[in-house]
Amino acid sequence: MFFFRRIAMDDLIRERIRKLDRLRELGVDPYGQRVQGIQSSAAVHQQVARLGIGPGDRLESEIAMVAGRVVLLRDMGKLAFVTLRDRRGDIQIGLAKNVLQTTWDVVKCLDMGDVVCAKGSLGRTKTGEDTVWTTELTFLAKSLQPPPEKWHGLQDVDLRYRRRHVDLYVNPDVRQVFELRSRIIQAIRGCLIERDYLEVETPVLQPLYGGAAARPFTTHHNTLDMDLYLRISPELYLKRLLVGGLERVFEFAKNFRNEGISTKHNPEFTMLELYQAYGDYHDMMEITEAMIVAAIEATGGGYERPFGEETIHFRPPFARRKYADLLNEYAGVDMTDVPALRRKAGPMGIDQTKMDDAVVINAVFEKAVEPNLVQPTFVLDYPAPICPLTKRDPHDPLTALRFELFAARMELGNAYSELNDPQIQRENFSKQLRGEGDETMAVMDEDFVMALEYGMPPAGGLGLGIDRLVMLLTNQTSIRDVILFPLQRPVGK
RNA sequence: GGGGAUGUAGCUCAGUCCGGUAGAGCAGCGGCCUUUUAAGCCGUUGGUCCUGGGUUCGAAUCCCAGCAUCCUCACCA
Repeated sequence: MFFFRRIAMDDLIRERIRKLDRLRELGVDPYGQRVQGIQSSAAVHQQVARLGIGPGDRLESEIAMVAGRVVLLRDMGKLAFVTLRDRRGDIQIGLAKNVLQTTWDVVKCLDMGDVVCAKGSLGRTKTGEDTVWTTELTFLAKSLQPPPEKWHGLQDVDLRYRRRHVDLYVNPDVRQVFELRSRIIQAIRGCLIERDYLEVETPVLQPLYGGAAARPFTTHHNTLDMDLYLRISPELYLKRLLVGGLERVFEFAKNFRNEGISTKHNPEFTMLELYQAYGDYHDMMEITEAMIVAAIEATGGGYERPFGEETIHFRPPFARRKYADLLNEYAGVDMTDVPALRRKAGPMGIDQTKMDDAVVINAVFEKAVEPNLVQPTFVLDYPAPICPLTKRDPHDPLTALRFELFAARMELGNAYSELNDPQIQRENFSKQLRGEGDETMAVMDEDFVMALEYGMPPAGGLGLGIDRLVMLLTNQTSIRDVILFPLQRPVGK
């Protein structure tokens, strides 16, 4: 029954265990059972206001029950004020020795961080603080770990991520971000359901990876004795569903890319992908704006959002700019003038000698244009060779019917008029562009091409980076602050 | 992978430039306290100064290497 994980147990923990033992001596279960009839802190505040309870008043007839974590504790010997935190906010409970009598010994076992339930009459103190004057105190969970400093909270970024469970209850702003994240996702889902889209799930474990240019994670299935990849994109499976006639599908897809980590990149991230049969990338622009409007409305605060040093204006329609025009504007080069582009590339630190033309063009674009795209902008019509999954412009085979959405210098979304010609698709898969890194090459997926051979309707398809959208709408400049548990190295011994 | 910054008590941080007994606040413990708001007052416990080497009579402090985190660049259609 007793086992000690720590040889040298911390004094603070030992003290808490002493109180835990004391509670048991007093016949109190430190880890209580289900409780019914709990009111939220916010509901109690509303009730006090509605009843017009004034400073110094107490209504014995109004019984309230609240539960939460002890985040502040002010003990004055025979009277104590304790601040409980629940998911709606904070509420103060008052504990008086002459009321609780023998239970007072239990109060003396209270520590910061404990989870308790308090039942009692509603009141407001002289200083105007809404208070539950407690007649019954129930322990729900004794906290054995000492909480962070009560005023500064948990600041150490590393510790915040490693102990997100602590971060969340100590720093209310953090919880707020993740509540907003949930609302954003719900709003987008609602927007798509309303448009008769079907939410689906496709494999994370894939025998071949595709749908993006990225290095995959590899894994292995024992029983089948086969190597598998964690998906870098759900694209090729969602398109199979278009072949199958589902016509409008979407997936909030966790993708995995075995690449660099930065404030804008986490190895696993969430991307919304959606496909609409009989549509094209113009439909995707319209639906992108609609989803972002829904997300804006769901989070409140209007169309102008602070983000770091910038203010982003999200009122649609967003700017629509041709890729070639932007390249001309910011790099001063015509997209068709490859020698000029190559001359530009060198001074920009791009090693263009090993790159195919289209790769050079895009490298220059990324370097010269993207840092200027602060306000939401659809960049239209990409060089065809870097778009193996995109339909070509029927009037200009060098142009792909694709847009990327940028905001705050980040790529937020990516959409195509989807390529549905299996012969062109097979050809694109077999083209090896130089300069893109061997492991990120599009991999020939015969099974997918064969699916196209059954006939896929023309369609618009869109990928929208959910983490980055949440960053923009919650003013978090690091992706780790919108992902509950960002990947970190384990702490070394 | 390159560059910069940070790492000291459970937490938030001083101390490092200029080497000489390890500091504060909060938390904890003991005492006083029935209307507090980061409660207050008195007393007090608590340290692998990230790790390992080196220089030195002496290193949290200087040097070297490593580890972790953050920022930035590169990479990432």
